[in-house]
Amino acid sequence: MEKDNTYFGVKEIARRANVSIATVDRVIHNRTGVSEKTKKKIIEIIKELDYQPNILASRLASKKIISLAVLIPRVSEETDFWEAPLKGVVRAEAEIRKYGVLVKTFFFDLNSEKSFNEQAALILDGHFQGVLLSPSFIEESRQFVQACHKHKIPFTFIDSDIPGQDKLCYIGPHLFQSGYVGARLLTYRLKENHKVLVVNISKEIDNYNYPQIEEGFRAYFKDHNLPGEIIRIDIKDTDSLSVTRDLTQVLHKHNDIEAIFVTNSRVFSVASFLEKSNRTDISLIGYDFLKENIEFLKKGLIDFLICHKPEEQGYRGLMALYQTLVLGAPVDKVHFMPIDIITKENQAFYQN
Amino acid sequence: MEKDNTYFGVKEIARRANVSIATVDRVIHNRTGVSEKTKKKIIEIIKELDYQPNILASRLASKKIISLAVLIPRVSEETDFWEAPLKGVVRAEAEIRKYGVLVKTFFFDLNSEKSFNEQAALILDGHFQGVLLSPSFIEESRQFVQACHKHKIPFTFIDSDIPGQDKLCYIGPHLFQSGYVGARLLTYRLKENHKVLVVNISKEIDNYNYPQIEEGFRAYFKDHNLPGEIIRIDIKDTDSLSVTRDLTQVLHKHNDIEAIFVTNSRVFSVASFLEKSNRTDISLIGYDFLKENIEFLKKGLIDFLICHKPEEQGYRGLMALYQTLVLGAPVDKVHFMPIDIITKENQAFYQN
DNA sequence: CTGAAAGCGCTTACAG
DNA sequence: CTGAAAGCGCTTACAG
Repeated sequence: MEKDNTYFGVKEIARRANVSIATVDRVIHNRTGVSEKTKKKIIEIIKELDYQPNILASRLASKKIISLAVLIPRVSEETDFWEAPLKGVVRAEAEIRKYGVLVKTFFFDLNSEKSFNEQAALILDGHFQGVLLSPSFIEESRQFVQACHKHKIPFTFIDSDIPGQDKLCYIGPHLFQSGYVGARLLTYRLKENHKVLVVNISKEIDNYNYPQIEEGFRAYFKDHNLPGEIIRIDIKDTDSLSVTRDLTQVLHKHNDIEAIFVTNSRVFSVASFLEKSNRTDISLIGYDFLKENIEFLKKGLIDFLICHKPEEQGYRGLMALYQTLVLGAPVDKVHFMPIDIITKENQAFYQN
Repeated sequence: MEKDNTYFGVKEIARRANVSIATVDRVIHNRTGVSEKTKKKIIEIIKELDYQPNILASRLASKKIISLAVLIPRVSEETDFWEAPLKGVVRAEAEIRKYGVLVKTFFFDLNSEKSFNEQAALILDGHFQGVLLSPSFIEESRQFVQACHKHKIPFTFIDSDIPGQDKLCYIGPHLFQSGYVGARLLTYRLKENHKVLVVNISKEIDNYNYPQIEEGFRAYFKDHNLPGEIIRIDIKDTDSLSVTRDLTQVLHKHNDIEAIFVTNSRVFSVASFLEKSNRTDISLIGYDFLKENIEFLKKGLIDFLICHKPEEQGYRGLMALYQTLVLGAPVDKVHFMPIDIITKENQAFYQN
């Protein structure tokens, strides 16, 4: 069983056009230095033969490296959520490095739009061929990817999506459905009055994630005609004192709240508050497989964690760029991550 | 920006071992004809250098073709569902042929376990390096893939899954959820008594798909505490006369049935029956984007079609084998297809 | 048991 | 504007 020889490559094109393969190569890559006449002839033959370049050979022969940029939040003291995607990025890089792909990671501060813009500008200056980013700041991200689009640099989103941009793909959760699942889980322990609290702890005001999660969350209650009330608060300062203050206030006002749903990974600060104020009667659900969260999960202060495989998001995001840029293979526009449910009982076996 | 030279290949291994690269190659591929001594030395160096073969180069240099087998049902007069996966297979083949991948498709008869076994035996004899199959017959498929497993031939399932086999991946619908969606859609037109009929038209008795879909279907009614009753019938003969006979009977016995859910693509034969017997008051839901089904969808006899991108299943199934065999890239164990909802209004834009 | 050499389909200086 | 030649990291006869 041998490869058949019905395949036509540059050699055959060169033969038919009566030129050298170097000239064929020039035409294929739209480089200058070919007379109009020969160029036209070669293009014709390429069409006639329906020539498909062998990307494997091209990559092997090329000395050019393909450089990719990654733009994600820096791991902060507040949350080490972004450790996981970074790990995935590093793993992907190790795999594709030998095919001439170089990855440079840029970090921005989740509390600073400015830092995002600065890093984005660096990427634009760096002449990268592909970008992986977390579009944490909507307006800033939009501007950045529009610049990418203008320079024909493919980009992929992870963790959250901004609809309507011409992205290569989005790899992350179906946020609405995730909120929906959250609501489902919350109802397990709901008793008579069905009064629940939705908490968003975040400095970022314009974040797509939160509204979509809350929407899904509310939709579940609505879909299932659950009685009761959904209170919600925004906690703009993420430090433990602010959280304590705001939660104390709302729980005082609504002393019949049965459950709390935290829309992001900062659920541990709520758990800490409940622990200190001895409110273990309140059930608690939140996001992400963080060390702090797992601790409270084990203690029984957090009932469920929902997780969207952040490491895999980083890994797949980069591999998607590799696939399209190096292998020329098609890539799904959207790749929704599973909505994993983690409990005290199964957390030990979870794969991020 | 050039590729760095920190990468060690066969050349460096050969240099360090004081042998030729041919000998290194022999060791890498576990071929005979190398003295134990040099073999040991080379293996040591490979480990030390953490040598990772360049699969691109390997594929390019190799004259061996990788041959893949596809085992799917033949397109029959009864249903042309399998046209779509086949189309996907053909498309994938065209893409990967130039990398030395050859695809051979084997067809079996959906009414004959024997034909499945015969084709499976041919594949086993054919020394293929990978297999894509629709495990339509559970026991037969199980035996076949166990033989594949024994010969270390990776295999992937499409359309339906058999849990617990050591498959490379499953690409197809989440059947339970699909039935769940079906039930949801069915309730749109449910009136007072909520009596519904579930119809399974199939000669295959042992099919994983049907029970899982029905389970999801029932789960929706249960989850939502819907009143009413779910009648179900199995129609073992797929010809139009048998369908007419069995449906007439059940609709006579239960004259207050409001809706019918058909668990596979044979919904057109139910639609045809309803049309002939003037029962347009009954709402109807079924599966798959077939020509016949679309006709009845347009006419309003079918309310919804659910579809799981069959062409993409064929395409992705083959590409998964390519990825693992040629590129050595990791593959998802499970890739659930979207549960697409097709109506009269949007069917024109549907992408299989 | 081992090695020299040709070649896979491209790309890339370099020379003219 | 064009071509000859070397090379990417492997594999494969072939010769010894």
